[in-house]
Amino acid sequence: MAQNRHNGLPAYQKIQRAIRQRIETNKLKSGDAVSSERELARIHGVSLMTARHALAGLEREGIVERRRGSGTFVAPPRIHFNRLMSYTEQMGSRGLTPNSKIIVAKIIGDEPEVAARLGLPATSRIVKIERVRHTADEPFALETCFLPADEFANLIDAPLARTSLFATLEHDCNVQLAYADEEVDATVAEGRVAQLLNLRPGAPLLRIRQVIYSTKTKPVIYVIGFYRSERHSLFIRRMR
Amino acid sequence: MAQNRHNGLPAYQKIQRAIRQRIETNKLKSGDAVSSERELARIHGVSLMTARHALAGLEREGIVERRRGSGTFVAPPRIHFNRLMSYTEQMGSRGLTPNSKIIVAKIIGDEPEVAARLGLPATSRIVKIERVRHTADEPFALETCFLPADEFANLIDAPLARTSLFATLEHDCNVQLAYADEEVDATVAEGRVAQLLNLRPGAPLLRIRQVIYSTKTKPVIYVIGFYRSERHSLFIRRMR
DNA sequence: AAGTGGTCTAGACCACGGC
DNA sequence: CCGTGGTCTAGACCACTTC
Repeated sequence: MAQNRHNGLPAYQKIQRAIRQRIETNKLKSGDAVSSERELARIHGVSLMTARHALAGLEREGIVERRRGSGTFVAPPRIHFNRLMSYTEQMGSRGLTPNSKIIVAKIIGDEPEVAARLGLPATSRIVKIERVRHTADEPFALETCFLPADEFANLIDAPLARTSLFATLEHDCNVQLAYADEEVDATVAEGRVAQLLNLRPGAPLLRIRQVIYSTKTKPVIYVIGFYRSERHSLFIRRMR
Repeated sequence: MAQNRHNGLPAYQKIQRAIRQRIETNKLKSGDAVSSERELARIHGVSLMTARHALAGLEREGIVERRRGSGTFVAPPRIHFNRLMSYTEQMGSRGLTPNSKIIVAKIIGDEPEVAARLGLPATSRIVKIERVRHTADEPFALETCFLPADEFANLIDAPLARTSLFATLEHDCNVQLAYADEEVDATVAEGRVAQLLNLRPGAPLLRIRQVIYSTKTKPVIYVIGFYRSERHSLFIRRMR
């Protein structure tokens, strides 16, 4: 019997979706027992191996925990470490309202080093968006994003003071962001950067340069950020 | 038929071990095709599902890649991002010889903030080891480690100028390190730190404070490190 | 067309946990 | 003891890739 003659989704995925849904709608809470393999097999009219496959997949995702001899249980909510998040998302997850001021939004064509980071020819046209990030009227970061103008020229008119660049890319430009490689070092505030961040020259700044890749392993954004050290620190979890 | 009556290891793990071995001994290189499910089933005298299970496990570990309709192939060598590594290990992985000078190695008892980070009572006795890290005679980092003296008092006599603290802990003290939470920010060199790192006051420094946990989710080491910014930057990969 | 991985069945025995 | 997950069988059909 074909698994997807009925509606186009494998049986094990239908089972997973059903369980995920029960968790998302709080019918199942962290620590609760999920139906056993045998129950699921009976309920969904599949064989034991198929029910197993469904649970194994959910376990790999960290959604459930399986304990031999005991059962399958909803895993405690995951703590997200080292997740690629936009400023908007980070602030949102702390219950703060993000705030940005656009300093520059234009197309440039003479930044060979930036072009190289994006994997483009040296004189490529590039969208440059420079924003000062605020919380409660105090500036705390200066972020400059660069994107290939060929694909994203329309971004210079996007309402980025209010909406997230990530959200705009993922929803309006049909780009799925996958991961970012960051290079972090320390520097001191000088000149224009000091002025925009309202800092005295010589104040320590965290500098983060990141290349953000799409799911197609293609560089999409290059960001240089300067973060006021007394207002911002970076958290990382490293695994052995 | 019992899977482990023969020798105590499930069949799928034996298959995995066999494949891993062929990769480690370079009989199979990156990109090479691994025996197909059907071949493995025949060779090892198991059913198709069991061979499948073996390959699925190796795929989850990132050791092989499976391509429908095409076959199973040895995955490209993994790049380790965000791995908890000691200075010695980091230098070694770049083909450099590590070099340290011990500045302080003693037991202290009046560092309530450090004690708190280690999850200890405020006046606990704590091992303090301060080291300057060199490469080619140029100092580039000052690292201060703190460990509970109850368990690790013997470390003050360990030959840490030459051997790795991680290695000593894992081999001699029977402690398995699991992960670390790091807090990164920027600061400037001052006073004693500037002097030890041979920097002018006001030079930017990367400061990394990390709590390293054992596999028992117990804090084992608290480290404060100052890194010369022009000699060191931090790489992180963030996933979406 | 031949071969590969992906899904699935309808059973089986084992090892473990809790009662 | 009974229910749980862990391993396993000997097949099957499908979707896909390669030739």
